[in-house]
Amino acid sequence: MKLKHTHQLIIDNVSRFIDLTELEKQRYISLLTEVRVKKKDFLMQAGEITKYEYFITKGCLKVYTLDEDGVPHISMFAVEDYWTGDMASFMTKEPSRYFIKATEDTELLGISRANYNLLFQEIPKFERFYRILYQKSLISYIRRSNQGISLTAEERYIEFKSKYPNIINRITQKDLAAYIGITPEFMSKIITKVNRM
Amino acid sequence: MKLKHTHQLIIDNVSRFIDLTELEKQRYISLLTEVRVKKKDFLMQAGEITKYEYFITKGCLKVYTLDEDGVPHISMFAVEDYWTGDMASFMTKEPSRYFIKATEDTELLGISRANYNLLFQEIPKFERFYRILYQKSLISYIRRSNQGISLTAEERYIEFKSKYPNIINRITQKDLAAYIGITPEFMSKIITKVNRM
DNA sequence: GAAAAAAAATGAACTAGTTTAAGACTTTTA
DNA sequence: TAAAAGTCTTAAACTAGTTCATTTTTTTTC
Repeated sequence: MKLKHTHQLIIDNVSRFIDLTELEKQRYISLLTEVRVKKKDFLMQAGEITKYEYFITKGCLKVYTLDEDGVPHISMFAVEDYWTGDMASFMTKEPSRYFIKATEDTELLGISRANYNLLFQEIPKFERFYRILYQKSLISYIRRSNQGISLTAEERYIEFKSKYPNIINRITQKDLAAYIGITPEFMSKIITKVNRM
Repeated sequence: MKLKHTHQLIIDNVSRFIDLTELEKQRYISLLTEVRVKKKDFLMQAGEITKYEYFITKGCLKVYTLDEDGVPHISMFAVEDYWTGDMASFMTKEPSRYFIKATEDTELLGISRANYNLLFQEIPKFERFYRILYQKSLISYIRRSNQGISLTAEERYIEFKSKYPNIINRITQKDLAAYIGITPEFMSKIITKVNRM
């Protein structure tokens, strides 16, 4: 049976790690909720208790916190085929410290906490899917937190540019600075310098 | 049936997330290998392909990389009741970029790649265990990589001190500097300053 | 328990990245 | 399509953290 485009995308993503029967696919899809967020609108804000984890089918979002001085620190940009949300709040039911804001009109599929738990009961294979998904995310976070400490800002910029060429031209320089962990002014200097080389 | 002390520790750890029958416990234990590492010896070195993931029953290790200039960057200190290894190399079979060195005489339980995979086949509940374990690790890594960027070295030191009071007096100031991401000289200055306050 | 090796402290000169401020360029909105 | 708002650039003065060199203290080793 032919699936809707957005559903096909999420099934393809899941199928990278586990095999689902047609029935399981249908059941899985029935547990998802479609969400749309317009550019500049929030998918969620700090203080809220996260009710959903999301898969992005179209668009781009930035996930960030504000420090005591109100300075934003972006922890990730999420585009098509990425998973996003605040797992800490989703798991613990504590208020989130994150904002998630669309930088383009964005479409997502969300799974609620109740359905996430139901999923594991009904289709235990999903424990495996999430085990592998989290394992892979962990590997890339460990790598990133290591680089955050051992590389200079210029090196982190060059790294980001070569690793995410598809993301870099969809975001502002200011947001990139908030991700790299420097001021927009210094980001501007670095880009001028690197382009001159 | 009464278990050996070290086996009891790992079973207690696993039992925080899943319930095992006596038979499953016995089977799990049979898949583990006991390992001892003397202070200053390596559990593994960069260039090797990781064959095991480890659970620590006694002692302390540091997990680190060397950058191009040969400067060490410690990504974690692992003590009793922690899991350690290089998951990236364990998963991908690519050579590791990490060294793991004992800072005290250390005892561990290792699981080989073959047994790790066997475990999921024989006792699928372990998918759930690792799903939750990785999910929790991910939450704390995300938090750490965020702090690495938004806090000053002094704030990171104060944070570490209050979060890991049990670890801080088991490691050298030099190793702490390599973890915080600063030079030993600057670490020394910070400690003098913070103690004066 | 003395000698050697490693870790910690201190200080002066340096560099990567910040702050503040002002002007030029781009995008959004009415 | 003009005005407003936001983004980017440039530059000068500043600060957090580094580098290098030396001395003191602690730990390891035989």
